[in-house]
Amino acid sequence: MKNLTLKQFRYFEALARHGHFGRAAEACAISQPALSMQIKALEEELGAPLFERDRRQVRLTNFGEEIALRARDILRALDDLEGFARASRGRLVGRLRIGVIPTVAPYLLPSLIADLIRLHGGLDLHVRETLTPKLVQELNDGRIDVAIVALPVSEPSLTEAPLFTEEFVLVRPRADEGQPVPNREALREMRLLLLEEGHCFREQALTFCNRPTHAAQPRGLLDASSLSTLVQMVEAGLGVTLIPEMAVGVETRSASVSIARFTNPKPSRTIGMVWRTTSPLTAQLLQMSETVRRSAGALGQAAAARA
Amino acid sequence: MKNLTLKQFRYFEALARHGHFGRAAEACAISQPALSMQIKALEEELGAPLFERDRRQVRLTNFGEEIALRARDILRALDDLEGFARASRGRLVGRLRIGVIPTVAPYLLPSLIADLIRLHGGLDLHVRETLTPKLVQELNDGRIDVAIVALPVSEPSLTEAPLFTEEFVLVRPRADEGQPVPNREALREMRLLLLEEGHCFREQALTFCNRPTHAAQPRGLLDASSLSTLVQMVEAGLGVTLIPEMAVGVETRSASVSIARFTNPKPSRTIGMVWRTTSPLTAQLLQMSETVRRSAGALGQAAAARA
DNA sequence: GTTTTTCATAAGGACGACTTATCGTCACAA
DNA sequence: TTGTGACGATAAGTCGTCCTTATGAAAAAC
Repeated sequence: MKNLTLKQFRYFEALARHGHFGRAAEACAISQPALSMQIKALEEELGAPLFERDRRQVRLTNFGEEIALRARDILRALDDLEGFARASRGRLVGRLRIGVIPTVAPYLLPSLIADLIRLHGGLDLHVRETLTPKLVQELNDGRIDVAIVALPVSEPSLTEAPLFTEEFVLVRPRADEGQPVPNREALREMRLLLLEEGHCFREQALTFCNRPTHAAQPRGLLDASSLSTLVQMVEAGLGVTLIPEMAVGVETRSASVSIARFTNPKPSRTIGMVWRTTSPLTAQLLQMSETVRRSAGALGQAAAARA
Repeated sequence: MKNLTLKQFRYFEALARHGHFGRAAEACAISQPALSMQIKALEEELGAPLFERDRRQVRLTNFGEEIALRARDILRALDDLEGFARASRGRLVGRLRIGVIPTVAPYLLPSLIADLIRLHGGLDLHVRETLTPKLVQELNDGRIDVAIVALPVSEPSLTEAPLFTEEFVLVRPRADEGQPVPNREALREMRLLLLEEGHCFREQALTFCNRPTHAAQPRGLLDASSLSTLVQMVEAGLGVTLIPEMAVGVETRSASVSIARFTNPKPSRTIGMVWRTTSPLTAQLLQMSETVRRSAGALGQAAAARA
């Protein structure tokens, strides 16, 4: 009973509809004997005649009628499946689980999500915000499909696609407005407020200052858990901090702080998408990276215009 | 896209469940390469990867998950279909369209229907009552599955199975009770009330009397459309009539008429089932004829006991 | 009686699916 | 670093399945 085939169902359906072996065979684009044999095989598999053959006509038996109903259901489900497959060719479909680091998420996600929904209607988007190492782990475990992090990640199993590079800007109290912009050495002497450990942005900031990234920080109690908190701490006069360009608009809009850009050398980070090299979404993710690159470019230009 | 096979769905489902080519292949009782090839073929047909292959695991893609849902639906429908086929092996199932002549229907149908329902629960029984020629036509057209008529029908395309033979009895006014039973010749001189033309029972009665069956009947206006009417006409003193043994119980219960049985020669008819020789229900109909034969036998004995 | 129609059967050939054997790659361990 | 094992992909060959054309059988139509 395990040798029923969809082909048999298709032939059967055709014969049921036409009531004539020759015409049904023609409709199936096969020869009449081929159809006869498949029908016979189907009847043997099912253990009962599906048709009553007569010189004058070929009629479904009761049994055949019931089987026809069920067979048509199956063929319809098959058509649906094929249609679904056709419709999802090369498109992002269903669930997309995306991970984003905290220093990117609040600034990139709104436009990113809007773009994705616009381009891939019906996409079931799951967003997860956490630190890079966790995202890498989750990528490797297949718990998320793609992550947006600072490059490089340098995981052999992952493919990286750079999206954009952005500078870090100095955030200092409004009172410092107009003061000369410190260079790296001067910055090292200032009270630099940082994110908690684990944030890649923390390490990048420290690296820019040429400070040991893993050395104990005496004022660890002041480490913030978000850029927003950092800016508020600056506003409160606790020190200065760095934030990425992308965050300037959101985080300094309503804060009385002063923004200054470094010159020579300029601190910066490259944000990129990463995914498992083996991911079948590779093509779509590459396309998606293009989209993000464009919309991030627009974002950057807007930020630059603001500055 | 027209080469999707149920086999591929079964393999696919197994791989989705096991997440491991080797074990899935084992579950399908095939070799691992065979499974690999079918999965590959399926992915090519659908135009998108179903699995993400990794050294560590084999995971469904989003696309694969959706396809898995639909494939499982199809496999489930297939199982149902197979189960239905298995369950209906050799049994009467679904609709059974049965035609019965009017001089049999009222007396046989109650017990026949009860028997059929008892033996083939869920049978969708359609009963049609009309004259023999129409029943034969409907049989040949496939509009009914079986008919119960007086034999012989002598249609080459139909198979006949006798059920029982029953005598005709004379029905005359109560006043005639105890009078000698007329023989055929005497009967010919009496006012014999008959059914309308077309009823085989009419022809059989006339044949018994040796009257021309197709000759114009001067008192055609008196022809009745049912045995019940005939008996009432006898009761009204319009003449005498013949009715089949089977009808005696029902038709004379509440009528003040007298019943007499002929002797030597006894008029009689043979009731039988007929169906298309090509009908796939042949086996079941034969079995059914056995059942009817038995229950009609009981009926006949009861009638004989009453007489 | 002959022809036509229609479905079943027969014989042969092409294609597809399965098998075993082997490869390539990564992970893990010495 | 270098085996070693696990795992999936690939290769080659065989066998079975399904299709084709040709033919048969039986009834209907002419």
